[in-house]
Amino acid sequence: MTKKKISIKDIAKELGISITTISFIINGKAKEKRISETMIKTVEDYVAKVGYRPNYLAQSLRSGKSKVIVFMVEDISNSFFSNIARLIEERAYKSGYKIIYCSTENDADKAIELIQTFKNRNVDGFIITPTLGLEGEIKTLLSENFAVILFDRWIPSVECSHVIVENEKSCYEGTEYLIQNGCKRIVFVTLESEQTQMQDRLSGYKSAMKKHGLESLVFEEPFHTSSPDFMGDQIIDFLKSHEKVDAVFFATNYLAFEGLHAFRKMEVLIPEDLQVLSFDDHFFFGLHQPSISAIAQPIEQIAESLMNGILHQLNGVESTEVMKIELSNKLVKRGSTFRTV
Amino acid sequence: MTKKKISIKDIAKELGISITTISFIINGKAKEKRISETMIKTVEDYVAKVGYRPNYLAQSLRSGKSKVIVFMVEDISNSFFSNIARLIEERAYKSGYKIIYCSTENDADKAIELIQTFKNRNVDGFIITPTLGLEGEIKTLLSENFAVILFDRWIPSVECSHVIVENEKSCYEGTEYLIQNGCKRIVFVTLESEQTQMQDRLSGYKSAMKKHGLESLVFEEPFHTSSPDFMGDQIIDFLKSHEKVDAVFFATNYLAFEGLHAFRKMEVLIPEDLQVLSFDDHFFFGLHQPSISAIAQPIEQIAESLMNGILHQLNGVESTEVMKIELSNKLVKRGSTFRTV
DNA sequence: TTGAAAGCGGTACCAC
DNA sequence: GTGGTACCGCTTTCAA
Repeated sequence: MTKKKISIKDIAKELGISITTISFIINGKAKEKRISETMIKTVEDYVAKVGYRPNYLAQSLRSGKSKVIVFMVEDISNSFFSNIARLIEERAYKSGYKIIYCSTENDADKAIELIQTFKNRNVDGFIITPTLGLEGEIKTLLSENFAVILFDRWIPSVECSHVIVENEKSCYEGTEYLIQNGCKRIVFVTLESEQTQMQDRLSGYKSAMKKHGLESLVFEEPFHTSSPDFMGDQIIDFLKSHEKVDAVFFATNYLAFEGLHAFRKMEVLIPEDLQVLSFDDHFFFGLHQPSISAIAQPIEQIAESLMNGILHQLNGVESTEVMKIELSNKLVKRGSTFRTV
Repeated sequence: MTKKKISIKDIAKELGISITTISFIINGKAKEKRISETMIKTVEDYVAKVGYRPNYLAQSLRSGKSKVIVFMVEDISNSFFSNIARLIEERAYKSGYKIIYCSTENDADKAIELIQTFKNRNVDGFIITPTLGLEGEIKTLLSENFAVILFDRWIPSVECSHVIVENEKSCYEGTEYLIQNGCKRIVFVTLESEQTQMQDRLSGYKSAMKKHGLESLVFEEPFHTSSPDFMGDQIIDFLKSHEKVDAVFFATNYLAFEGLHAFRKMEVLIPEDLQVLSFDDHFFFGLHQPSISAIAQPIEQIAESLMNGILHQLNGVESTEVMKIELSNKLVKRGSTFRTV
């Protein structure tokens, strides 16, 4: 709009008043400070006319607040995270907060580095999917009174607010659903990961299998797969080397994509030869031929809980209570699973 | 780590030296300023010991630079954008820059608001997929010497660096490919949008059709579709109300997803009854049954060109030259298109 | 009701 | 080789 940056000083000089007065008016403290109506109007008009905007840096340097929340996830290009990101951004916006995204790539060093960086930028709060080894950093954050809320997974040893889903319960139910469909030999495909959400999913599967007196068949993909095909090949080997498998239950949707790719190569007939179920629904599952059954996480609710939680911490005065939220998932039944008995 | 924030002053006091010296050492100007080795070592050790990190806000308030680049796209949850985001983040990181993402949702007001906000945070550069109506804002940015680079689309009336792809050429070739496959009645499904990339794609299609003496059949989806099904139904109507259509060419992948969904409902046989081609490849196209042919944009090259361009502007002294880059796409032939003649 | 001035935590110019 | 100190632009006492 205008040419050069205009500061509060310029306005003061131009209007012949002090910067203090302007600051009060801009920050809505005019009434409180009993500034005259005339003065208020003069300043407001001028501010609007020149399109003045206070410099955020200076503001937050002085106030220690920045109205910025960091949204730190494992991988922002993962649709689960980017969808939540969008919802959060929207709500944050309404409350006058900005969101800064970043991806940790599950690398604790990178995560720590990012947290340090953002602390130095005076961000007010953090929404984090913690990587392993972030425990100390989170504790520090908490002790420094930053607003922090974890999601997707959490850290048992740290008393920190979090929003997660019923991983264990849903996987238990999902497994039981496959069993009810007549499957006996069910393979659970997961990542070799100690993250709580992965462990809980695995454990839900195992409990269900055990309860029904079935043998657990777990395929763990090493965390860093160089190529997507790699896992595809491995799972083919796994299936071939095991007695006929009735169903495969994937612990995340991207594992399912790799698996489906592999099944394509093997020319397996779904669901006739193999039933397929995946954790974490994805719109492609509805488009896939056949459509793939999945356990859908309540994206909107997660986003809402996160924002409520963090805003609560941000506004709340010394509300030390830790907020632990666990949301329910929904089993979406589609073509890849069906009752044979 | 430590308890309270430690500032350069604390270090000065503790070590009994001036903050100036410390500042020099921290900023690698020790040699230049001929600070003694002993002093350097003392300071560096102490800094490492207490884990001191300069406050970025203060730094950038003073220097006017922030080492931050804004990556402003239409929708960060769109995989095309989020994939580029990741690549860019990686490269930026190596050059000591941080990336801040945000989505405009194609809303010029929101975009302007965001740009204003970031200007006030002293960001150094902007990577933008411009919405319509952003012309003035971009011009201002340029005149204020911010580093700016547009991508995906551009603004003809503004002399601004940009990285785009050969939309017209690729769509011309894609259309011709369908024609060579024996298709005559080819529908081009696009958005009702004046954005350059959409216009160019449409125009490529039209030229090809015209050259081969075929009639252009264009279906334009109104920009804001309330539900994904909406367009699906509309395209079914469109196809039904037209003489037998041989092929559908989608201008973006999400349009293709909607379309494929509709074709599913119609029980159309692909490619026998209908050949399908889409602009902007997506990993799901390879998984779909049948796999979907697509025009793949060179993601890595785009990301690389963007970073090169912006870093060039950031480092370059008065390099007023505008950088216009147009990259080539690749036609990926899959099961949804095949030669019938 | 308004204004002066002291910071916030650095950087950079200029002395010593 | 080091140190003093005037800013950067704003918020926030405290005085007037």
